[in-house]
Amino acid sequence: MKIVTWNINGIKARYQTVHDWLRAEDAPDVAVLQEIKSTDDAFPRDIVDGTGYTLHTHGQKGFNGVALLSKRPLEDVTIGLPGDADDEQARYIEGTVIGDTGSVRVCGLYLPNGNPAPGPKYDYKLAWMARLEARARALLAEETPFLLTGDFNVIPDARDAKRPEAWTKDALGLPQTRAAFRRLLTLGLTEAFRTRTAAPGHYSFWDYQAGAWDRNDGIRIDHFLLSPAIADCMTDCSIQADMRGREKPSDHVPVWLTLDL
DNA sequence: ATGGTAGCTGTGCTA
Repeated sequence: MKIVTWNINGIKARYQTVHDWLRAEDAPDVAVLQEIKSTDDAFPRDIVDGTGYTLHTHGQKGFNGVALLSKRPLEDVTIGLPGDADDEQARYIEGTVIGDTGSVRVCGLYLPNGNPAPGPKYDYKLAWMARLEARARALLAEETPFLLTGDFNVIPDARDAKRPEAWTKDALGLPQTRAAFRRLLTLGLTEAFRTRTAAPGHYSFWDYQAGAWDRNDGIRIDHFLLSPAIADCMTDCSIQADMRGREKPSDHVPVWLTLDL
């Protein structure tokens, strides 16, 4: 089973790119998208016509928004991260995907950017991460096989940035941000890409500005965190970096996870 | 210190 996460930076701007990508020979079984920047009503649902994907969106006007697409049976889709009834930002969706030998709860997330830090936006980011940790604890407690994936807006360590020193005071790289991310790992979750690739220099985001792609001035902020049972059936995790060099790209590229499931 | 780019239904905000 192939699962992919991708921050598309706007479904309207990326319609044709995503349309064609879903019809590629190696299209994923499950696609977890962030920053659809669309309401549910305005989302062009014909993007999956004839593909076999079922599509669920959790959108809002102008910003944020996540989507979950699956060619496998998809059950019990829920939206919103528990823990704050007043949170109106569309950043979280869950669904259970049925595989050949078992199922996996796929938790798709668009974690707040948090800049400028310090400030209310950074407070919101840290509070959101605490809610995510609580959700992970609950899933572990009920022994549900699951994975957290999406745009975490977290640079885990120095290997994950071309210029690590440029991010030490940024909300994506502050010590408090990294500590909150590490708390997820110490629960017993596996960071899929880092487990398979120890070397630095692998990125999932390059800013549109200042020729970041041409200089490979990137950061790795799109991740898969796997519960123990799912980590046991991982066979691959890779970054589709070439997508950043194509016509009219998103500033993020897809990250792939392959499971024997 | 600044500004560089993209995507939103915008005249600034978010990233």
